[in-house]
Amino acid sequence: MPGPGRPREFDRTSALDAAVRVFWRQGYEGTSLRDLTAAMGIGRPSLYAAFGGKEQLFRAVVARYRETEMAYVRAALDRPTAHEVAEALLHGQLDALRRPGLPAGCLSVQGAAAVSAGNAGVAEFLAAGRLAGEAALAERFARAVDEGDLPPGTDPAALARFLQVVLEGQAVHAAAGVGSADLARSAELALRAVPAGGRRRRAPR
Amino acid sequence: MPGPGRPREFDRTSALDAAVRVFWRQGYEGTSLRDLTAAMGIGRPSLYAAFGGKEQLFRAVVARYRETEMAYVRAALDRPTAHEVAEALLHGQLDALRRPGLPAGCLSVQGAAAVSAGNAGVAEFLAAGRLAGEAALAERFARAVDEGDLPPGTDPAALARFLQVVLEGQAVHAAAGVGSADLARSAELALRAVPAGGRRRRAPR
DNA sequence: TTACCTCTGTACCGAACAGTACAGAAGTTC
DNA sequence: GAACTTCTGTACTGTTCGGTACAGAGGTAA
Repeated sequence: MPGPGRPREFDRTSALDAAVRVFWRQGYEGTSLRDLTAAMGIGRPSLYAAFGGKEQLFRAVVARYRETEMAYVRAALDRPTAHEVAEALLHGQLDALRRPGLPAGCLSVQGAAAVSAGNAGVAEFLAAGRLAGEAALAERFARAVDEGDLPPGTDPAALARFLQVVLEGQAVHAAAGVGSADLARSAELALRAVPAGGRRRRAPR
Repeated sequence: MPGPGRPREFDRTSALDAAVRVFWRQGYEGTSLRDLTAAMGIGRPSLYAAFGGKEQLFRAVVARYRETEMAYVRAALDRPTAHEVAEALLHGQLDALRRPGLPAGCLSVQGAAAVSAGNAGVAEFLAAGRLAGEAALAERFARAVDEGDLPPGTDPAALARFLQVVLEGQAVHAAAGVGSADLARSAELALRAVPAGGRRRRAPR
């Protein structure tokens, strides 16, 4: 139901999805407003009216990316055991990387890896998001220790950090052009660091 | 021994080292010629005369970075066992990340993670370098299998990829501000994936 | 129809970008 | 000394950057 005034001629979400792909492929600083308006099919003033500017658009893009491309993360945390959580994360990422027609790698990792001084805030924003994901994972693993699902003595924070490091490394590797099949074999090695099934394995020391 | 003509007023290697730090912190596209000339203490024409331009300077910077900041890699490959190779790589990286006054993370990982279309070649150049490192590591692990140092049936390529993924992930994590002490605990978990000491462990499946 | 409101396209802003022409300075060789 | 060669600083090139002023188009509400 449009209010008064001329109605917007584009769909905000479709335009946002187009911006996701551009920022994903080219990073924050590698993307110009010309790239964005061309991909989104809108004029520059429309972009400013709808999203506020380049940086605000980027933040909206990251939020959208997390909702769509990283939906597997939320689902993974709900798995019943720590090992299944880790498995769902690693496999979910591999599935996400396998999708055709999308840029390689991960927007959150490569979107603002290193930036000029003026855009340091953007890099910090992405880094904080990744560390928040790690913290959520650590909390989940701490619960697993409480539940006896992970062996007592397990350091949940260290395990979460290890897993997050692997996920980030896989993203870097995927961006370099390595395919999901090859990444799956290294993911399998990583998965062994997470004790499986009740108390049948020894605790990591 | 200077030849004819006015002698250069700056030291090429010192200027290169200054450029390393700038590119390391801000990435390829995040670094402007103004940033470079200011840090290097030279004028723009001097930069062009000595290095050829921004991209050529960046390639020289990466070569210099590999020689200095990544010297531990070459040394690690000479260790007698696969486990020691992996340990030397992980610890060498941690030591490198611990050095004060230098930018966080790794130039090779974050220097051109995502770039505009016009600079795609720079990103490919860095990615190829990382994959070459992984290939060298795979070769080293294949030798370890031959020597009986790694259990028969071990996939050296997969193990090398895993380790490289972890190293890249640690670099991303370090760039986010995570300290070496915290990274060391995840490195320890990664190290367990590399069988140690003769045939005392089972082969990874 | 009239009044009002919001979006769209053009055209522009100052600033920064990578790269270079050119004149003069500072050395060497003869 | 003169001739030659190379480097340095200033000033400039055209282009692109993110962001915006403004006029007109396209709607709603009375």
